[in-house]
Amino acid sequence: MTVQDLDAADRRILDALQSDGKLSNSEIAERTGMSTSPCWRRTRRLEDNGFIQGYRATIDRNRLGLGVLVFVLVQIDTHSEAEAAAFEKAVASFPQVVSCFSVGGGADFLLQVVCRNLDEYAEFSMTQIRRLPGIKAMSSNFVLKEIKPFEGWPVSAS
Amino acid sequence: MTVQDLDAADRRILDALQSDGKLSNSEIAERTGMSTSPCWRRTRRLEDNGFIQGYRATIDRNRLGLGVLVFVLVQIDTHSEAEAAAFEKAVASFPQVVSCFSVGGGADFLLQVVCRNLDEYAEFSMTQIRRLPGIKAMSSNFVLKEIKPFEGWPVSAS
DNA sequence: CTTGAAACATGCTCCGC
DNA sequence: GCGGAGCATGTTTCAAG
Repeated sequence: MTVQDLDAADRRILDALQSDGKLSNSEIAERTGMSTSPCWRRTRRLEDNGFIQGYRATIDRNRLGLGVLVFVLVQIDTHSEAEAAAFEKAVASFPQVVSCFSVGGGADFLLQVVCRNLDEYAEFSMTQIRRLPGIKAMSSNFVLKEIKPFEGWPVSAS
Repeated sequence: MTVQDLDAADRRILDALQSDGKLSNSEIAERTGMSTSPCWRRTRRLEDNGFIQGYRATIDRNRLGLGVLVFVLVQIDTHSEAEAAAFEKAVASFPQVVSCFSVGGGADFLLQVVCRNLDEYAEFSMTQIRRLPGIKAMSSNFVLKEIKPFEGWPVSAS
């Protein structure tokens, strides 16, 4: 089952659950204009086929005391496979690194890092990230304002 | 109620719901080693006090046909408040832009953009983003590999 | 804080259309 | 494929120890 098999009703279900994962089947059915049985079957099919990977609570970062959010661009020296793999493994093990992507273009890796405050970030980036082997350059982009926080993928757009 | 009011039990609840938002109260109670009543009260308190902002289904981007994920760093010319506000408003209205942050450091804004393919991204970035008023520089970092996808904030760490 | 129970809503299956 | 009826399970609230 691929994206071509999704019809408008499937997309409405995905959209609804992406905005509120606690919707009951009857609520989804009502919102998407179908009755409960087909709605339930479709939702289950979307789950079984991996379109819906799971459900998560969204937690307020600032309430948790994680006031500092930084996007760190990292360039590594050598592009040897072993070194890249070591970097990836090390980086993924830090709880402060909440996401990490290998990127092409200006940099090699993009890390999303959270800390309680600037002191903690300075300490972490200098003693943990910076000291990983093969790091050539590092630039920290501190988040000043969340213009549009992530709330899901565009399901029905364009 | 602030972060200081969270004890270990609260953190375990947040951690559990962050990894699986569909856990039933009895399952959370079992996982966190308490009985159902206090567990239910604590969960409700975390929701009421905004620690838990909501629940969302996690959807597989690639299954949706959104194969291209790009982090775009944007520098704007003038830092006039009006121009920045116009940029923010315009950018937030694009469905392809799934998140946007104002950052300090190397760039001014960091955008997370998804498209079906490279052609669509080229078209979008050139005709929509690039043409916004006041853009000085733009660098596209294409995601090659997801090393560590975002799965929530560190709740109990450090 | 815990147990237990009652009322209610929901998830899920089955069957007929 | 759709929709409805029915049962089993889970949630939510409350009272008592």
